[in-house]
Amino acid sequence: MKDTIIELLTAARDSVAAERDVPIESLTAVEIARTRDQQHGDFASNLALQLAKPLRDNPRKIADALVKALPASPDIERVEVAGPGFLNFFLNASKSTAVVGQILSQADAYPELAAAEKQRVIVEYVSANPTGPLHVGHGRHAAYGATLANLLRAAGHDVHEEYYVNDAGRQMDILAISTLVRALQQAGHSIELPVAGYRGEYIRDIAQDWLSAHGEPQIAADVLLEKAPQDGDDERKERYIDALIHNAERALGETFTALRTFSKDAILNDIRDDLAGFGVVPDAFFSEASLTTEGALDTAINVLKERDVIYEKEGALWFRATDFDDEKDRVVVRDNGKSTYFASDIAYHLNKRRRGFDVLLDALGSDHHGYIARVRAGLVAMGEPGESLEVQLIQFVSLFRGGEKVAMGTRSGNFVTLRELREEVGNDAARLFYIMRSHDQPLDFDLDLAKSNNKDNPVYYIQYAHARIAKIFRELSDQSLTWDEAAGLAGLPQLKDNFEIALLQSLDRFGDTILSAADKRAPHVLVNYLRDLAAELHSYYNNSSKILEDETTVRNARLALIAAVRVVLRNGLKLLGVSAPEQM
RNA sequence: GCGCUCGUAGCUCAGCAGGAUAGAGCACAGGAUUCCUAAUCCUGGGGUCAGAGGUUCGAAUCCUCUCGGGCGCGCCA
Repeated sequence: MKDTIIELLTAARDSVAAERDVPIESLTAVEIARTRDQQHGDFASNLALQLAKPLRDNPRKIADALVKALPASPDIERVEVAGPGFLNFFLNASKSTAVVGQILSQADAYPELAAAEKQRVIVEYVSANPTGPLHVGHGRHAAYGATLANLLRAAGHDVHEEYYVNDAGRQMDILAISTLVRALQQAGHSIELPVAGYRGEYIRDIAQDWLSAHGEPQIAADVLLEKAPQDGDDERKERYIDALIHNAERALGETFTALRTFSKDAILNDIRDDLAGFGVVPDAFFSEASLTTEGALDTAINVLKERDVIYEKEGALWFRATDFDDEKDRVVVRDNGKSTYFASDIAYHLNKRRRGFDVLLDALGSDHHGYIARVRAGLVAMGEPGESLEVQLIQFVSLFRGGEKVAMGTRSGNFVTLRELREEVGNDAARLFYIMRSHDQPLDFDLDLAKSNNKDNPVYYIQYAHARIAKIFRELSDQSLTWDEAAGLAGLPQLKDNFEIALLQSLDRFGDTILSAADKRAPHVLVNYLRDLAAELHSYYNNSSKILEDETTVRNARLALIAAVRVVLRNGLKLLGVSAPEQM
């Protein structure tokens, strides 16, 4: 419909311009948008305002001329000039109600959208280090990433969801040492957990499981502590734990490796399980360690070498990032021969490109913004387009209970886990609350509100609209009435109530809303849409005459309308990962 | 210090590929149910869109500066 109006308007524009001897090439393209206000019709154009300058005339007069020059169309009931010179298009009733038929026939598959340009997109999200359970901050990443992937898929793209597992490097050693010390403690040895170790209770559980499965690790406390400096703050605690790792590796050999894997797997399984319980199931968990074993890391470094953007300094290998818009050069291989996290990062992103993805979409914590420039620099240096990397930064989450901010600190292990949150407020509320605000805005998560069963809670508000419609259909059969869908569709143009017109227009915006939300990477846009649609449904229900009207033509048409609303609510909620209950 | 990001109603936030009178929820005040769930609806007050310039027919939206918050600036991951 949009295209039709643009065609008509372009014709009108050209004829008005020709009359006044103004070259058509100098004019901007015709734009048209859906209106926000029902009084402004279905579509509006600002064409007359834009033509004011080139035509050197008052926009209202130009608007009148455009209307006169506009070719007639059976789809358009009338065109009005309004405000400073807007052209408002009012569609024929049969045209504006056609969407209901489409919704009902496509049902669960509605809307079947085709992307203007179909892309292969890899969405990387959560990617929390496997050193502890997910906390409430990760929950926002999970909800955001999964919903965004749904939206992109609905918008017609090929989407792959991936969780990057940081299972390489020193933190895995620290994890293994933490488990080892806890296991020794539980076996009766007197040894303190290093200050820099992981202090959460979950480590004790993993240690217990290790003891049951493999027995006590054969290392004496004095061997473990050999030559270790005193534990303490800052630098000292790092040197202390490094000494322990060194000793454990030497004394235990493969057992230490096994401890590392055992601990990591335990945590990763827990994370996977937690996410699945939250309805978040990435297509793959990509191991950082596999970059080394599968050769991707060497590949990336070789590509950088071939392209001559690597140099050696003070025993380390540096990437000349400053040549690619980064603020400083970056080390890729340290003087101890180990590669850096940054090296893994660019190797991983190169790997994504080599797997054929057009768009590398990363959802990262806002504290990672410094990484964007350097990873992009790496991609460009390796001959990949810098625009292929797109990073969405997600702001932090604060929990509020009873109006008070819930204190959280990762250091102490004193954080609220995602699992606890889900158990407290339920998956539906958690999913919706996480994404109902723009992801680039810090989120205050109100636990009391999320648990409440009233209109203050947007989850219930939207779900109730869906349940309310389901109830009307149950009522229909209770009254031994039937719904003639075909007759209802045919009768739709007879619905003239403002609430009905508003619902029809909102239904028609669903597809565009999905496209726009996907395009802007902004799931909250869909939440707002569903909330508005629910509000219109509730308004209709309370202010209009009964839907189950005695007169059959009107009743059939109204039922067709709300049946379509139900489909859109259900499909919309599904994209958000929220259930659509039949009854509440 | 440099960089990124944010600043909209008492509170929490939408709106920001420029458009018509800046919206919603909460809170506050008042009202609606013999009738499809009152988990709902209706009415009302409330704004220097942080501030100042600029671009434009038109700026909360784009540009510059100032002020104020958050975050980042390791051969850590």
